[in-house]
Amino acid sequence: MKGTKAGRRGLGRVTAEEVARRLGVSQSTISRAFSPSASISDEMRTRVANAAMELGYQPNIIARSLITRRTGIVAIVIGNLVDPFYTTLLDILTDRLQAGGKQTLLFSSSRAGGLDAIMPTLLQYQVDGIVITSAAVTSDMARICAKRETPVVLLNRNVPGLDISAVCCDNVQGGRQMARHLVGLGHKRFAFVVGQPDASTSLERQQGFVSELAQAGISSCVIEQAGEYSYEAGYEAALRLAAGASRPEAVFFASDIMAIGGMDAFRSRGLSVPGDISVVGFNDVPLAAWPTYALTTVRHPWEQMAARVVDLLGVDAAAAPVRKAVTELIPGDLILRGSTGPRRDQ
Amino acid sequence: MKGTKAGRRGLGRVTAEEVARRLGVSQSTISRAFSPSASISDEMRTRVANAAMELGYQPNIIARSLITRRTGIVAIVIGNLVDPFYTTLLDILTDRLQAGGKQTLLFSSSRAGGLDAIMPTLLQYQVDGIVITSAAVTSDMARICAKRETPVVLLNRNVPGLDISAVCCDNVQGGRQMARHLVGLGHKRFAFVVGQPDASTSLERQQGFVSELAQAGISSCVIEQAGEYSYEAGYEAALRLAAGASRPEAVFFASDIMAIGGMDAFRSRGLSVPGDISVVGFNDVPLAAWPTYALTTVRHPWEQMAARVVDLLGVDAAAAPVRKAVTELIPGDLILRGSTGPRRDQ
DNA sequence: GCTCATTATGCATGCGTATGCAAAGCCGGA
DNA sequence: TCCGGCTTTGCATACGCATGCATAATGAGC
Repeated sequence: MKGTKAGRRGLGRVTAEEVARRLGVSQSTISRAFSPSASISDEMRTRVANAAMELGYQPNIIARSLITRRTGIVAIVIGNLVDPFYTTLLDILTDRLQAGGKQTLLFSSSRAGGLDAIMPTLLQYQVDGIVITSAAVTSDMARICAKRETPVVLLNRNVPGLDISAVCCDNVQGGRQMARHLVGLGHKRFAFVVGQPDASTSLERQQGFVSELAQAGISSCVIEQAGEYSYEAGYEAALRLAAGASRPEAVFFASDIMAIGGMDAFRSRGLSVPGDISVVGFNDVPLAAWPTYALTTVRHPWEQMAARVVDLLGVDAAAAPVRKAVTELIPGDLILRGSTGPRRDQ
Repeated sequence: MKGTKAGRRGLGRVTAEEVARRLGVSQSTISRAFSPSASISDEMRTRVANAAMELGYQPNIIARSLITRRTGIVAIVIGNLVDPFYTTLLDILTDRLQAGGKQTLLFSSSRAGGLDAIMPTLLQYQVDGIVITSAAVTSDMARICAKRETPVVLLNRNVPGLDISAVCCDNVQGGRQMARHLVGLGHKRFAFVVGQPDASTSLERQQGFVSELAQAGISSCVIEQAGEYSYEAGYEAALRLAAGASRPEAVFFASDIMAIGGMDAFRSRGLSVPGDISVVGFNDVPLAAWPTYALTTVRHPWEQMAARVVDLLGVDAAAAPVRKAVTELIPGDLILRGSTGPRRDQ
């Protein structure tokens, strides 16, 4: 009689069935005791709660989700866990989801072959929603997700062609703000350092920056390719700029981490920031506020963006998930610190 | 006839049943086609694969795990996502798990009431294993997990009283190495900056450091409390040390991020590092290698530690999960950079 | 051509829970 | 006292898949 129906077979998992037997009631009652909206008397609810406590019973969410079709899991696909921009985003987003009773299934897309390799496994887990902070989304993916009615939200990415919601900082406006600030300081020679050349974020910031410069009568701006959003790439790009024939007076790096690498590079060449050269970035990661860097930057409205993402996912069970794709553009704030200064007369 | 058995009811999920009907075979066959070890002909396997592709079928892991009792999910409880130490750990661990076909369910313990609040939800998800990088583990938790046979591994924490496996850098040895290095440089006046006062990591590093100093004939070492592992806390602690009556010549911060805050603080007071004061940390986070800091530190054997954690979890389905609690102590490497230098004659 | 071993497939059931429906109990109003 | 409504509970079933067992099909050996 090894493990007939009763005998606590496989592992030490306690089931609703066992609690029910202990109390002489049906399994349904146990289930209802754990469902806030179910019809059950208060007395029974507490009796079940006590018995569950004694036996160490906890509802099995996996089994539950088979019926309810909701796992309570949201997948977050993140570019990399080295850039503080992404980790800050992850931190805030996870916190918000956790507060809403959702859990975070984490996928790193930098390793392991990008989104194409990840997407299938991710869907196998029947996640309630997907947040993508990076990597290339194809129309195929969009279609598959739409068919399954799994909400997808792009965070900090904007792919206009696709029918996918996106939450994004207003990069163009941020670029403009930067241009106005630097022009106001009297600078004449500018450079923009591109992150990933195909990233919409980098392109938009550049576009805003360059067009606002033009509006101020400055028609030329050196465009330097860094290749990726990293400290090292920013460092190298800055070295090239410093060694160039006509060194710029103000450099706008497409992201904070690159800007910080750039500052270190300029300083390593004996240049003073902001004395000899003004440096600005984008994101306002925690690092940017450190006194060594005191980086002037555009602050990502982190909390607001995370809140919108959660909204668009339809995380609050009641609300119907948003059907139509929506693109939210949230303006960032210009944060003035010590890395920018007035043009030095030469 | 709204959604009788056949009619693609609820959502666009394709089930094995539908694939089976399409091919005129049984649902079992579909199931077997997706199980590498099952008995099924090669021809059928490819036929099923093709049909699945056409219909967009993917096995539902949630349903599968109800039977197999394995979700393929590992929970990672992490202290905070701001300290680069934790994010680096998370990065490497997630990568390793992903490579082994496991997914990462992320929990941040700094918010939302610590481990006690997290543990129940975490177990409800029937995770295959738990990695805890922080927070206080109680014996209650250990007992519950043991009963469910859910493997738990502490990473970078050591709680000797409990029957839980742990993977940890050899902090005592690391502290000793640091002491030898700094004594070798001729320094006489030392300080140690404590992170979280109750963290075993901080205590052990301190112990190794102080005892080795003693062995070298140096019986006194200023112990400064920072309160937490953060840039700001390190910064403040350094300011206090700089303002003290007898300023130390060499300061060992319990973690890199604190050491970096400390360097910035010393420099803000006009002190040169390492000219006036040598600074060392622990962990070797990416930041530590930046030229601005060039921090001498003890390198955490990240990859090796992650590998051991995965081993101890018994992630490779075949191997029986390790029963007896094991504590792995992995030695770290002393990384010499520019933040330490010989004692300046005074 | 027959038997036996081997492989491939179908059938039935169960994993742990949620939920529609029916039945039972309870209370107040007449 | 009786009846209609409301609340609370049990029963049965379904969620999507894996798997033991039985059965059909195939091939080898004589």
